[in-house]
Amino acid sequence: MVSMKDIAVACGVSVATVSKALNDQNDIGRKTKERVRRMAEEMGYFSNSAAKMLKTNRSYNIGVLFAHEDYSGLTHDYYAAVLDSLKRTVEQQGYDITFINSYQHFAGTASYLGHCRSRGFDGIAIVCTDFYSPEIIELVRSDIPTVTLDHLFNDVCAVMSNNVQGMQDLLTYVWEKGHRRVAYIHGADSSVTQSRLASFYRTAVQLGLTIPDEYIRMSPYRDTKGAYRETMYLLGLSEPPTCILYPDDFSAFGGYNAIRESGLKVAEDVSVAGYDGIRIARHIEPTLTTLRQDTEELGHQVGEKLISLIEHPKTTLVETIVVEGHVFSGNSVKDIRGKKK
Amino acid sequence: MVSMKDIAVACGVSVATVSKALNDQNDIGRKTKERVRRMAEEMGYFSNSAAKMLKTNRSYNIGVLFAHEDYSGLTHDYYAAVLDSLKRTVEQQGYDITFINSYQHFAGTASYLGHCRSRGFDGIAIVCTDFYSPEIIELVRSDIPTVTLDHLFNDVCAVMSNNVQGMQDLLTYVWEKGHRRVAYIHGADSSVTQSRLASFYRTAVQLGLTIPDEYIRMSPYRDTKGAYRETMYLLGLSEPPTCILYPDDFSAFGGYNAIRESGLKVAEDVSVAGYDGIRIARHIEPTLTTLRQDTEELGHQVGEKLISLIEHPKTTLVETIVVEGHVFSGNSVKDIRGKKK
DNA sequence: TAAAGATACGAAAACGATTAAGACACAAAA
DNA sequence: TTTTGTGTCTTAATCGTTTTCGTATCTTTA
Repeated sequence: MVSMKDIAVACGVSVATVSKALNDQNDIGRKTKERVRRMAEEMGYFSNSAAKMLKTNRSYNIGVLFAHEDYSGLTHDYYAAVLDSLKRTVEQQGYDITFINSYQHFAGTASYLGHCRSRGFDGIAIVCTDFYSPEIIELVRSDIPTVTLDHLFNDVCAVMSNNVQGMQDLLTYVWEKGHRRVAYIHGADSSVTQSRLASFYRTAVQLGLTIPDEYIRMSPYRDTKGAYRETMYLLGLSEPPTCILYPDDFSAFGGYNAIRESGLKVAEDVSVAGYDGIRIARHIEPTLTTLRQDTEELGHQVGEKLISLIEHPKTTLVETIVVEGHVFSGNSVKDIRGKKK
Repeated sequence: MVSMKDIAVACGVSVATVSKALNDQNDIGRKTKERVRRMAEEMGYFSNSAAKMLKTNRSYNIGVLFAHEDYSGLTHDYYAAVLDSLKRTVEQQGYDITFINSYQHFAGTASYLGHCRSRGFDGIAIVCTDFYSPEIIELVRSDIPTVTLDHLFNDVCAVMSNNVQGMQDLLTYVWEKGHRRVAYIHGADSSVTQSRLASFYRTAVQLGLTIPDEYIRMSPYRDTKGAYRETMYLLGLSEPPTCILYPDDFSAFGGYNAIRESGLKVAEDVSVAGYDGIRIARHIEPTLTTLRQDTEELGHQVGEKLISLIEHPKTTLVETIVVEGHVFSGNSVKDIRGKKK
């Protein structure tokens, strides 16, 4: 590997001069700078990030926590899309992305924080994990700039998809289509679930909807079988709903199956709405009406905020950035106005 | 940050002793080792990977190229699943994963190779990219241990999903179900496409199937609209196929749409088979018959091979590891034996 | 013309680890 | 007793940068 020393020798200058020339410091002459740079190019020089990091305490590397097994990691459409956007955002500004884990064999103790300290991440993004584990708490309480996605900690920057507004928009949407008997299969308990559920109830009240208790069901996120079962339950009620909301798009397809198996037709007989707006949802008939979360913007905001936190720690305020989603109007919710019984 | 020096002072020994104690070298006394370790733990010491890397020329970091925009990066089910498996595999052995890009602002020239040199990756995995770009060629021609997925370079280790066997199994499967008029919508040109197409033809010959030219169509991967169009074309033929194979599961759903829109029923009237075995395919009715690629094994093999290449460069042979997939038998291919005209 | 200010470059000390080689004490063997 | 060996620890060089401070040369200005 060719180092600055080699370039220095080749150019007949000192290492200091090479360093300054390559970093475009202004106490180096124009001609010298050019000479050094040309030589560096010619000799195939690449800066040694480890050495640079050792000296400057800056790694230009961002740790991403993306780990919880239940969430099936990278294969989760929503999180993967956010990560993809985050990746593009930070890379364009010269940062790399490294996954955080706690296997690290050369950290003293194996822990997320240990891993981060060891690698010297400039900042960390907590995208998908169990936010209640002690390891995570330890991590966010550290002095490393941190941004979380869809979860709120005190004094930690967060980017949140607006679940309150989202659920309100979605419920209002189906209400406007004439639906008055709306069921909601919500996901397993989490802050996201809480927000949506609370918003569902509040919006229902505002719209003058009465929601029987048996219309509120639970099924884990992305569990088509569970959603299938709950849908069957709902369809078996003496007064079944005309529209069912699901925790996510995956689950909504479980609903499709249950409805069809009951000899009914999606939309025609029972309307369905999902949540997330994953790609496939737009490509399956009937196309799914769903609240599409803006993964592009979410990832971008996480990246921007994090870099701002890293580069301007004093002037960047600790805040929660809320990103709006919007209803994607598919064919799975039937307009039943006028046909009301 | 507490360093070895701090521990050395606190323990009244030299830095060298601390280093050796923590690295479990055998020229340090048992008692000293314990004392040093306890102190390290107590003081919250974490090794500085940059310093270690500078000295040892080992980063315990693996670069992953996962970049091509057309392939939509991380949101591609197949590649994301492979990456997830790769990630778990290498992390358990103490390696980290960092994405390779070419934005790097502190490399001399911005290039993939420059980025890798700069970061000092111990090895690189090329998972998803345009294998024909000069930048990639430059990368695989370097001396950095490399493993590619689903693409073959000379003298470079590769892990390949067995597309030849896969297509053979799939075609044989539908043949055994009685299908004799089988169309194949293949993906855009690539080595993977080539393999499958060649295998399709060869298998057809072996089975004594005659495939009319108009049964072979092209539609880009993961393009439901394109698949929809080609399906419409096929259904409009004077003698339409009884079964259609698609480039991937996503496309297959485009086929579902076309079939239904033509007033026909999937499976009942026209059989459909996908390729990949993405999660959602098992959860939509009729469940998709598809060649399920073993993403878990693929990622695992990439990781194992890469680490072997890194840790035993002499004894690891340059080879191509082939991973088998298997037909997932869904409900989208109807058994029409006996009903043959 | 001499003092003061710019400009361009270099010397050397860090950053935090690893590691070869040496030193010292003590036990075992000659 | 001397030699050899063994176990434990230290010294010091080194990895490739950055950065502070110093110095030499050249311009300006009074």
